[in-house]
Amino acid sequence: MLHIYNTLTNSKTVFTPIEPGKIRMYVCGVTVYDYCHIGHARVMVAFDVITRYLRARGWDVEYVRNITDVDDKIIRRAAENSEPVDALTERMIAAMHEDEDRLFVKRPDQEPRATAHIDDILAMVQTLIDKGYAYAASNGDVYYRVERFEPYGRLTNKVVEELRSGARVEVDDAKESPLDFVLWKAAKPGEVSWDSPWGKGRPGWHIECSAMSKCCLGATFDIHGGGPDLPFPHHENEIAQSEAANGCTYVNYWMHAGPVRMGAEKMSKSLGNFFTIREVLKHYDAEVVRYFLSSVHYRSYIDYSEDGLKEARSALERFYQALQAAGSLEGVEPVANDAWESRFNEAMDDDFNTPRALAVLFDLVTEVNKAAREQSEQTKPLAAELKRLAGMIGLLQQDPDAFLKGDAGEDGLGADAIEALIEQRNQARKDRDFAEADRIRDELLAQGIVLKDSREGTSWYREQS
RNA sequence: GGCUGGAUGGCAGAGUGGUUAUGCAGCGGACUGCAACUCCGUGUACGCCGGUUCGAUUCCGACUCCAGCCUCCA
Repeated sequence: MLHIYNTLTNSKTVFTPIEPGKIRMYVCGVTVYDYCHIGHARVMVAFDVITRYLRARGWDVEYVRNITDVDDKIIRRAAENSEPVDALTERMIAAMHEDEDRLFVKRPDQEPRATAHIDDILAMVQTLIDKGYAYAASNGDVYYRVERFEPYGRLTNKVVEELRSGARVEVDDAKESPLDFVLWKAAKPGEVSWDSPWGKGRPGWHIECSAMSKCCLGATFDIHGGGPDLPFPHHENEIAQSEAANGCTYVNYWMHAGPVRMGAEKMSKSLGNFFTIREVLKHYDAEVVRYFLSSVHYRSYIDYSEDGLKEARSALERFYQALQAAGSLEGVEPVANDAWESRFNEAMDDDFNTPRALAVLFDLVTEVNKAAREQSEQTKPLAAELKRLAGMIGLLQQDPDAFLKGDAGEDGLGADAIEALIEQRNQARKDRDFAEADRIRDELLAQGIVLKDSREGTSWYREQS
């Protein structure tokens, strides 16, 4: 039975869908003013793992992840670059898709953009005004009246009185209360804007998610996910908007990924201590990054480190070496109803415990290797099962040779040159000139190429540089 | 200060009221011309102090330390 940790209750509970067999899930996506960093990658990978697994278990998942394509940072960045806002956002969206594709992250079913849902947003703001939960201020902004929404703070256990006393002094005194947040922001001259009953402006950040999730999934849906910095205020505000406007429960299960840390601090844009996905992918195979992010439970923090990535590489080498040794799995029927499958599912059903699931795969790979050593005919079925289970969380789907041999890089040795040297070495071995054979092997090793002699011949793989 | 979560062997990281994952690294052995891969074997781990218990790393309480959020941030 599937259990999910719900931020709303701070506890792991049995998952019960609204509609049997169906899961409607909305995840907060990226504000597209810059390249995605490893923190973004974590959320993308985590929810990709989750949707892949749920679908593999037979759930019909409708996965929506939004794109915030208008906000202060975007407007500022576009101005700095002297380019139109939409040119910047289109560029960054394309880059994001490229990053995702490389990380084996499948696209969500829907990727709604804020600028394409202005009408939905305006309608919801109007409803909130009509119901007394929002007001148009003298400066042209529209604000949400936080203290009007009685359950405010329920998601993150905030007490409104304490928030008020701790609130920073607002420069902007157009608000009735410093806690109020903006639903519709009046445009300054020259800024991108849309017409509204309250004048030209653009949506506030929180309202887009309320409007778009309702549009894509309905007023109440099963799972809402996001990064570690979103529960407050973003998700708290979404609840306030949606429940006030729709008069019903917004979301049943709230899921939040943990932070990626650099040293002892969170990796974040504002601290400037981040690596973009594309920077990291220059040095590490994309699946290595994906594995690294999956090797820790999605709710825990994960420390970004070179050592961590290297270890991920070593772990994947073990898997792929076993698959490589097993040979082609085309048309091979995986072993069925095995203990590994049930242990794997049990781990994943327990709030998507990927480290535990990976441990099962390691037990299985040992079995594959044992079978291969004994030349058992179970080798291929076991290897096929390994690949099948790993595939449920989006791992081990590459060709083993492609993964192990990797790219030559800028000045690395090409495959042809390597094969030629191996040929020379094998001739030397045949002549029992082991000094020459070892010299060639050392020469290749200096280039990061490791050789493996076996009954079938010599294979090779490229070490992570 | 408030709200969440955490502290596990050299490192990473699960989990459990008693038999103590998994990976990486290390060590011993097998295999190999030698290696690599692989297999077998190997480790005085559970922050600190109390309590409950026949028994606690696991449950309860205090303490110390760490992180996230409380402001835009995944």
